[in-house]
Amino acid sequence: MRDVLKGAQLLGIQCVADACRDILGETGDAPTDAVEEAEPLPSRRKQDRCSVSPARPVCRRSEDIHGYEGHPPPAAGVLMNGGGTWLQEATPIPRRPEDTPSEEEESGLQGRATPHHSQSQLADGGGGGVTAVSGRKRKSQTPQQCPVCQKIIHGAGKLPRHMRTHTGEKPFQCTACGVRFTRNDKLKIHMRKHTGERPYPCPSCPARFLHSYDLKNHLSLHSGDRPFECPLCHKAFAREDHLQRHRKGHSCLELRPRRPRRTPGPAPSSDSPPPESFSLHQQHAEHMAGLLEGPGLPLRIPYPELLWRAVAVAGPMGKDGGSSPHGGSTITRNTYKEEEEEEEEEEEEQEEE
DNA sequence: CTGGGGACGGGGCCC
DNA sequence: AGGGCCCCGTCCCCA
Ligand SMILES: [Zn+2]
Ligand SMILES: [Zn+2]
Ligand SMILES: [Zn+2]
Ligand SMILES: [Zn+2]
Repeated sequence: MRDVLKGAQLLGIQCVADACRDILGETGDAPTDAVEEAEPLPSRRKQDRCSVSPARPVCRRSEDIHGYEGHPPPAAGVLMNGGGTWLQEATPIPRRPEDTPSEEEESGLQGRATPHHSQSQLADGGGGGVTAVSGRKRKSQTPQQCPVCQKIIHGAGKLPRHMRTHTGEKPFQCTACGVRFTRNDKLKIHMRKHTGERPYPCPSCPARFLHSYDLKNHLSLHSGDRPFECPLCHKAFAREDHLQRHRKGHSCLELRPRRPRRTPGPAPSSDSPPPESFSLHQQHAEHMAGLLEGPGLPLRIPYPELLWRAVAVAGPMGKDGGSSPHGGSTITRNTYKEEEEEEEEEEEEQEEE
């Protein structure tokens, strides 16, 4: 165990070292002479992620961890296993042939869209949907289990990349500004800010973008699309994570305890609480009343060009260089879905976690 | 609040 | 097999 501790310190894997000290009954912060490179990254992310610090590596959701039910990770067992070469010890997860892969069924295969001619692929649902005729989606072969956090990592060469999330190592440095990255593809994206390269042109206007996601975002400007709709209150969002925030938080009208809301004057003659379905329909009607007044709301942005964020003009390292993985629209329009024909059944009981 | 920008990390495909 | 390259979901933070 001391050897493991020493190794963990050398590698700068704090959580393993902590676990070892835990087992050894030491509290000590023995001077870790190793890697000051892995200094506390000023990550703004919450620390409950699978990250360096905690003695017991914790992932944000239990399903992230394979067979990890709140016990401390079997650090000793795993690490001792290979007698020092545990990094290679990442055993391929034996796939039982009979099981339909239950745990982490990936939801969509992703088409490959090369920059410079990515219009068609990005035009709609992105990676989703298109089940190529070429056969079933190949399960990613050789899933491996991280010896530190027990997480299953799919993909042949992906474990080293994942391990860097524990060590904090950032091997890739920008030659122009010195910023370091944990992944080379992130460095490559970053370099576009220096070179001014904008590999993603809009097919219907001259705008060009740094990221495919910026283009996607821009395309939704053209279409005015808000694909993500709350099933309860029918508010529509341009970004999926905003919908999730809406659903988790208390901002969904339907989840609110039915605020008094200037109750309609003539109080019901007696104590007759409105039926359960009342609030939804009532509030929905309020939405519509409030938002539908006015002519036919054409939903098409007349001049999306005015909303470009892309600025073909902007030179290298222009202002924010912003780009983000969000489909989305910046236009303000009716955020409530038009009443489509179907009008989803309101009995769609959504189980909150 | 809400929308938007950015960071992070996983997965798929290909070489 | 390893890794480049890309797409994507999800989170945090800020205006
Ligand atoms: Zn891990
Ligand atoms: Zn740079
Ligand atoms: Zn355009
Ligand atoms: Zn809602």
